[in-house]
Amino acid sequence: MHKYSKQTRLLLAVDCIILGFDGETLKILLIKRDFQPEKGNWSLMGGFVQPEESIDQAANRNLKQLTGLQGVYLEQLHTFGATKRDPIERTVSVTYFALIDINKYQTQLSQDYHAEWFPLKRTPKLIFDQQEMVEAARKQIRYKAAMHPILFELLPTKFTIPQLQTLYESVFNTAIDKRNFSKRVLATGLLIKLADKDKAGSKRGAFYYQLNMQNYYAKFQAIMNFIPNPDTL
Amino acid sequence: MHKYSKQTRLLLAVDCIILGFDGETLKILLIKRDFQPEKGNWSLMGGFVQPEESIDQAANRNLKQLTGLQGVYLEQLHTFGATKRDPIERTVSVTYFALIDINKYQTQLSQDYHAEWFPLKRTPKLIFDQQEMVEAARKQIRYKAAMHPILFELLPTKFTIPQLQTLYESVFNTAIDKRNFSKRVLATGLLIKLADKDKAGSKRGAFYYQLNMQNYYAKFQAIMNFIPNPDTL
DNA sequence: GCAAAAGTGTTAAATTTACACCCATGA
DNA sequence: TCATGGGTGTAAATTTAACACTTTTGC
Repeated sequence: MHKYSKQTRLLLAVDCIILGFDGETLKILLIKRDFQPEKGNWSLMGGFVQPEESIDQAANRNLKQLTGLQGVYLEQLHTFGATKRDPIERTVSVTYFALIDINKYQTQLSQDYHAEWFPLKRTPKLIFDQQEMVEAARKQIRYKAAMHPILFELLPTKFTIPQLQTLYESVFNTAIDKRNFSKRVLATGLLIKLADKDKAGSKRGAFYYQLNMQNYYAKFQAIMNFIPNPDTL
Repeated sequence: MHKYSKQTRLLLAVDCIILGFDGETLKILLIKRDFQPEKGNWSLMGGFVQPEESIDQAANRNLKQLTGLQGVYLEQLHTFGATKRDPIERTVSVTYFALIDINKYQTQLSQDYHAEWFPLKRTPKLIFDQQEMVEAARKQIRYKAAMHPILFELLPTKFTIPQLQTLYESVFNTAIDKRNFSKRVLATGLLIKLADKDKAGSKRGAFYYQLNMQNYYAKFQAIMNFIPNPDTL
């Protein structure tokens, strides 16, 4: 017995929803599609799964191709399998969402793809059912970040508490009291205070912190309340 | 342009992790696989995705084939895509997990598959990477049930609070104070008290409740604390 | 010296936990 | 009558929410 001979085989693709944070706004990295159909339109980075790679590998490969980054936060999101989602030929797409430090993103690598960052809230029209994919990612990042410390993946190694707060406020589209926020965050034991300050944001400067990686990995799966009233998920 | 001509096509399957509750234990429905490879071994219900059906439809079809049930809680879980997970031929599998009222499950339908319920905690050895799939489902049901009222899907239309509590205790493998539990559950506004009692569990009998469907759908996405200390997820 | 952002502490309110007794009934 | 599971309330502890002033420093 060598094959499941009577079964139909399908195209399988991965699509990556790549999110970054520029200090103000949560952004998504899109490319200009360079082949038909929908050539020239904005699209997620993605491509077909190759015969000798797993789907996780395919997602990582695509992410690296576009951003030059490896080892970043990448999580399988959902698989889209409507029969007509690709008008050319039936293609099932496994979506992944990636959180990257936007500063590490290397422009030159992406020149080939004409990639651009867009505010997640003002994403241009996307091809096929990709709008739906982005919507799923938006929900998932909120859902997960309300309970797990994933948003640190969007920041550089050194970051300040005001930066972190802006990030949370941007993801949840809400204002958070800074006194309560810093208490809450510091109480997790996830942060290590550094000696130097970031003077970019203010004259006085804000202390840098970095993640306590030990605690970070240990507590990653634990449920933490980072958001006051996480009802609007 | 008619096809993505240079790409390789793959087999795509769905596998269903079907969970039920018999009043004591959380159980999983497995079948005896009736074709090679691994013929005669325990397996999840599943099958190949057909060309004219979506993957959601494929999952629903499989679920109906085995249980006779339609319209039950069915949620896409994860897609497994390692290259060698099926030794015969590369097959990517999209897993779904289903929660059903075990009483509605129709035995005669499943005779063809030699289906059997097993305690989720004592699942027999499964084929391929299905052990991993079941593990993912176990995690997901806890994760989701800690915050969303999905466990009602496992109960009949009429159920008692002690039954509900046993279910939660069984899923989370923990003892819950019955006073606090009933307060918590009743506070959600999800339950309607009925006039009659279930006399099966005790001499005194316990009042039946049913879901307030209006509130159930409205609050389904909201985050609720059903479990005292949801740390062990 | 002043504008602009950083940093910090207390009090009230709400939520969560712990805990024990009476009730109804079939055997 | 008694054994079994059903049903309920209160007080303490914890957690969360609300809120305002001082510090630093570049201009």
